[in-house]
Amino acid sequence: MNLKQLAHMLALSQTTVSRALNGYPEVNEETRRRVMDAAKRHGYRPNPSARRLATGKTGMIGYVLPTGASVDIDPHFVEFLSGLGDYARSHELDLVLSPADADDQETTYRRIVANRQVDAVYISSPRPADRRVALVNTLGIPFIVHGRSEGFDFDYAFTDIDNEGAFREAARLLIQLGHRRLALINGDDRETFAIHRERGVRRALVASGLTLAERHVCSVDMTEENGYRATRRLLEEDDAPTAIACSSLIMALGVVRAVRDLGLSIPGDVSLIAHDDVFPWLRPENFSVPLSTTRSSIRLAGARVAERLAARISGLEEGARGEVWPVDLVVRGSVAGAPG
Amino acid sequence: MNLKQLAHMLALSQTTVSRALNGYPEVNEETRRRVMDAAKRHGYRPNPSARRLATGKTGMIGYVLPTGASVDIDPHFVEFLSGLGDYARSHELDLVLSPADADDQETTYRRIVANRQVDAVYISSPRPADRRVALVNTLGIPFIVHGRSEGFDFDYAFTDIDNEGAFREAARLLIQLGHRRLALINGDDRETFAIHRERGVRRALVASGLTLAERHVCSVDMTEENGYRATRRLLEEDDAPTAIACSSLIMALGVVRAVRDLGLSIPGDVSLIAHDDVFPWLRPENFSVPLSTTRSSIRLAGARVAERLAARISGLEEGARGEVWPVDLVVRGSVAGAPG
DNA sequence: AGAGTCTTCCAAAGCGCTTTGGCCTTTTTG
DNA sequence: CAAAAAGGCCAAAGCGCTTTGGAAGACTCT
Repeated sequence: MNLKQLAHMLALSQTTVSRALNGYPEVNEETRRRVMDAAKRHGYRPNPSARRLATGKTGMIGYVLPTGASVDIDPHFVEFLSGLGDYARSHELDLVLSPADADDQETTYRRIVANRQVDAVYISSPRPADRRVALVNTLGIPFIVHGRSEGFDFDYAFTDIDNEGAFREAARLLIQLGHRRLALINGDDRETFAIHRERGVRRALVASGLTLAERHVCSVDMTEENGYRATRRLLEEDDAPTAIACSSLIMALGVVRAVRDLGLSIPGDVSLIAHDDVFPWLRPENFSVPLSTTRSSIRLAGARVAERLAARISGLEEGARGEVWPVDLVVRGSVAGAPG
Repeated sequence: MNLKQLAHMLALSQTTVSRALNGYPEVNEETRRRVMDAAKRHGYRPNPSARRLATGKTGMIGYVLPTGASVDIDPHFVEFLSGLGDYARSHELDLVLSPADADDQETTYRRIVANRQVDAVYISSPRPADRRVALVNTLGIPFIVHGRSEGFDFDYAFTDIDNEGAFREAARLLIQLGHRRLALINGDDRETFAIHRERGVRRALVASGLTLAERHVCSVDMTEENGYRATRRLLEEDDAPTAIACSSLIMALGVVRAVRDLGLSIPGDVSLIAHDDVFPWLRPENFSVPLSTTRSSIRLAGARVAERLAARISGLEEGARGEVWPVDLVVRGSVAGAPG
């Protein structure tokens, strides 16, 4: 059932039927009702390919997925996706993932924009002066950055969490508990979120006349194994830190294992606070010693990004508004006063 | 730059240019070269929307993503996606995720097929007599099932691993080590993979004149917490099992924690084998006691599914061929002879 | 009553591609 | 050497929708 048939069946022109269906004003309400009714009854659904060709609108949002044999997709992605999908569903939006060589995403961005394959895109895990952000900005497609980039001569729309504030508060708590030597086990420090977290810890220390020793900050891919290795290295040196801030729950698993392997205990010998993106399958309260966390649901962020993308597509949202969400500090058993 | 312009510039008809570009035989090789050359030089890329409207081909594969506030996307998904994306990239295929109400995916399948939004779809985590499989089969769109469904009067194409064999071998090893009371901490037993795994354990036991007690098999969502709970329940009863097979590494984290909480040890008091889908961020050799596993890379499966979908789209693969991959049994420190 | 203004609808022109059916040439064949 | 076949190209008709530019009729003003 296509428009032509429907129009013929109603003894109307395609124009009128199209307009009636799309809510244009220049059609009699009575006629519109008839059309709507017939459309529903016959299960008419406009062919998206045709509509696309005519309007350029696709009803899809895009994400360029970096791939490659040695490229691992972050497990956070799936949670973000849950939120995004949940919102997108209610608005009949689909998400298209365009796989790209991790080292050459630009080609793919250009392709999806040139081909008008999607109405908007989002960018995640941005770095300072991220080229993707600059690119989509000049390409002129609506976009939202999940996280923040920095160092541009233009503004852009983003949704981020207050990573700096979160880690500042976490560090401050540890300092208040008497800790003087803090360590940070961070994610890839080329990414903005990691930079912000480090800054948060640094500022809290500086505010108390302390410093974050270079050798006490690790920047690694967020795997269990890396959490373990970093912790061993930290705790085996002289002047080992008495408290650790850690950028992910997965790494925290490794931290806990390392502490135990060294015959030490949490929080007796070392206090631990980790960032929790809220996974359904791994919860901080279920660690052998319940984990204190800075908590922010990445799923909610996904939903919010979808919401903003939808708003931009439909023209409801404009401008370069960035929003920064506060992060909860949840104190559980893994922190205590500094030993000794 | 569109076809018309390119044709005009070459003083050829659109027909000829189109045919030259698409490798049709009825065009002079010399002409074809000229066309190809000009196309490359001017960066001509056919508009996919237009091609789509004309041919019905989209260059996209689809996946219906169950969503909802209480629906969690499996973290395995992201690894599968890595493999799928990696293959798709090299073949200029995009993946479209269509979010659907988890309880009504049918509508979405019908929509994407009716609208010809994708050339093929894949289905994951199938259950016996899965309605999605029956549906896409009747809808007539090319598809591959990742995993297996059962109980249809038709055959279909799938790629699965030998879950039964894997768990049979795992159980057999444990039995050989003298274990008599095995337990299985399984995933959702409405899904085929879980059914197969349980069957594997059962068969191994039966082959040795033993049985799998009903109270020794748990079927739960694969979270750390559920692994913990199941293990506590199992080990706190009289006649507690001395060996556990576990369907996921994430649950195994909970198993390990529970064993430790009870003051027991692996493998001294209880042996453990888990299934490993091969995550980059959590590896069995890094458990406090290195974990024995049944191992099969879900990422490879993703790449294979993409490959088969591509083959089906281009007509290279036909028929209902199912393939079942063998699973490695990797023995590490978490298994030992039965205590006592 | 005639001019101007709405209201409501329509025919037709795109959007950019593929594909059908045919028309010239040139080559092969009996 | 005429007839048939093959090679190489083109004009035009879709694919199914949106949107432009009217046009016919009903209404309002002065």
